[in-house]
Amino acid sequence: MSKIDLKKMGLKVTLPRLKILAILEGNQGEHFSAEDVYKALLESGEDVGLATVYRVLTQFEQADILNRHHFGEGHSVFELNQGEHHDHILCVKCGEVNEFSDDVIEARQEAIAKKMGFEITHHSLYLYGICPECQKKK
Amino acid sequence: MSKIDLKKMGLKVTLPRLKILAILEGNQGEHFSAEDVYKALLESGEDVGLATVYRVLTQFEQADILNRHHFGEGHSVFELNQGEHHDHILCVKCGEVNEFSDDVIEARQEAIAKKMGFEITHHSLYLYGICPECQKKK
DNA sequence: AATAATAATGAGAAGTTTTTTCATTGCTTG
DNA sequence: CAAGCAATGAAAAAACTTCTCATTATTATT
Repeated sequence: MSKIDLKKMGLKVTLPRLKILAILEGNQGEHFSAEDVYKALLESGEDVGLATVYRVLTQFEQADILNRHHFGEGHSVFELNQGEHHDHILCVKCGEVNEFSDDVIEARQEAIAKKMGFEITHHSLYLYGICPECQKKK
Repeated sequence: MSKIDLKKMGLKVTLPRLKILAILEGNQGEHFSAEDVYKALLESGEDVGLATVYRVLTQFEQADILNRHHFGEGHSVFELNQGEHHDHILCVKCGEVNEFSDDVIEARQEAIAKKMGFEITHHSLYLYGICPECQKKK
């Protein structure tokens, strides 16, 4: 199934790509930096170069297999594209990432774009705050 | 007036800081990268180091004089904090940046955070799309 | 105004993240 | 299974930002 995706996108089915896909599919819902993926590969004994990881992640993003996020830590993170869109809420203390989606906000964004004459291609919404756990610890 | 701000924040009133403030105040509504500010300084004949620009921009951000944004171009951009909050809508073709604000979205964000038990500290919302001008050119 | 204390600066080195280059290797299609 | 071409790894380089440290400027106090 993964194989089919890659071929359709004009990407050859190579070991590095399959290994990277496996890591992401085995940790759905988590967010990986390129470095994270690289380390995970090393830990499972795979010999893949960091440059390849960057290349493949970018290709997967373009192929709509992954979504790229900028959480503001100075590097990109990626997650499997699971079909339905969602936004993120992050804890500034512990770094925990939660997902949410809200139809009212989505609709409102469309309305705003329309009013301003824009054709929306995508958007990014991040809420930053202190999670319940970290509030207790205070 | 600018002088007062700086002193209040425990920042000495230095030439580099005043020059940087002047550039930002002279171009309200525009978004500057550190490099942009640096170039603007050079063009007006000021001899300020790039390291100082980065330092000062960060200090101004902490002093709430500036807001920092990550538009996804790989570097931070800054704008004067003009009091009332707004979000941004960007053209992916020409890079134009427009502002908007929407009370419904703001309220919804608060509601979502509350429901998830988060105390919100800040948020970032960027809409990306094709602006009216670029749609015509297509 | 001069001074002492301290913060700020500029230049360059260094740190991070990401991209590029290029010789080699590996897929894939016929 | 061979030819053609894409993909890879390693290292260099690029892009952005921070740090170090000797020097200079600002400030509060004489």
